[in-house]
Amino acid sequence: MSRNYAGLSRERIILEALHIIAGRGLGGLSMRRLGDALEVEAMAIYHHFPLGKEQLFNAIAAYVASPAPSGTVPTEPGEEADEEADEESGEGTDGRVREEAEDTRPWDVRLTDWARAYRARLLEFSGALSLLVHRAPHTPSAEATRALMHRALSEAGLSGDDVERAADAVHSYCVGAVVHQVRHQDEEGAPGAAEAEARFDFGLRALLRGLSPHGG
Amino acid sequence: MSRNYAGLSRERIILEALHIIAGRGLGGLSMRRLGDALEVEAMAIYHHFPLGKEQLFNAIAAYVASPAPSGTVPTEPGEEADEEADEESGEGTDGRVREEAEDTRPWDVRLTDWARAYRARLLEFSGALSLLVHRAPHTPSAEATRALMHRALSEAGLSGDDVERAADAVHSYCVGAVVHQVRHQDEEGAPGAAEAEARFDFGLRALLRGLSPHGG
DNA sequence: ACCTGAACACCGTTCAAGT
DNA sequence: ACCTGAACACCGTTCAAGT
Repeated sequence: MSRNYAGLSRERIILEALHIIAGRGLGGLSMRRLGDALEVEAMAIYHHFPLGKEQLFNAIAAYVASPAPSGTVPTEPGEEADEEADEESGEGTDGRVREEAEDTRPWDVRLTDWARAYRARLLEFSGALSLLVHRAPHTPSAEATRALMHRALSEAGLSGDDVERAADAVHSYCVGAVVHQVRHQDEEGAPGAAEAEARFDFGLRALLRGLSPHGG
Repeated sequence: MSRNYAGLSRERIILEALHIIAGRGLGGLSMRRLGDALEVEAMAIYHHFPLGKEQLFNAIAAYVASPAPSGTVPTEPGEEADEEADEESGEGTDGRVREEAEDTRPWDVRLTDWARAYRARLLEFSGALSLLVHRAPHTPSAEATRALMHRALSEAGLSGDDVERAADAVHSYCVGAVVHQVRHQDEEGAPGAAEAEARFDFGLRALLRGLSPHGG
């Protein structure tokens, strides 16, 4: 079959892996199967992920946890960052997230917006959800989330340690809600997508109300 | 080596599996390694879990998710229940959990108590946490939790669909908080055990306050 | 009923080699 | 730089056999 210029890239590999995971579950993802899907020998993957499957898992986790513009593959934290630039869509190479138009909506609206988007992202890649249990990828979007949370919760009237505690609570609730939904989704009396979303909003509203010092 | 009366049992297998998971992670658990630890050929395990590793995983998940008295191994839901009795400590064979002394403390205290115990259990077996993402074991203790939640939240003033929604929110928060802690526990500025517990309580208090119709 | 031992298909990964 | 192909150690599981 001669030489195969498959045009492999980290992104193509991650996307294909996610596709396999969606279809056959996390346990159904093998390097050999992934190679087949990419029309490449399994060993070719190791050129892009030299540390093997574990590194691929980290990359998948970072991708899933980053509600970044589609097509953007975050770099992992745990490895040498001595590669060439690799920037694809010029989304800020100065280390800071590009300044966007100031969001002037109330803090709870901004937080609710973020929470819904985060939930949607996790739900979209729910097959890879368990990868996130032992991995907290250190992505730019994670940093942006931190900032957003901090601003919103300060605005809500929190200060000192309470800000970070509240941010943790919101974060915890979001991933917990998705885990809870995924856990029970194949059961008899499992709620449909609409009701699941309503429950998410209900709990989120309650949490934000309880978090706010002046009673919501 | 002649005959080996290893005295294998589902419980011994589960406990040993949990031990391996604690030491080497979920990926480090193999049937062969588990067999070694039990001083038995790996294939012997299949006599107690005929459906293989997947069934073992289900059993582990059920064990972890059930804050039952130590030594009680719940039976799985997805398989034929035609085995002989197997009851070990007579904790109610009539299908109902044994009636305990009525807990007369306020609803939020009862809920907080439950949440802390649940959190502690998940934290104790955090290596197996990802097994719970796609598994919701249908154990007696899960049923008991449902009842406890329902009573407490009704007492809090909730009614109708809100009761179940609130119960979901509390449940979600608990597993989410543990996942969040486990995810970040190997990071630089990770909070210690005491601070992690304080954060958990902080978020839980806020959630319960926000859930309660009359403002906590 | 409970456990062994050999066998099979599949897996992750290494390493030397091709272009 | 990018991919192949053979090889190695390990894996889950089946199946016939032992007691």
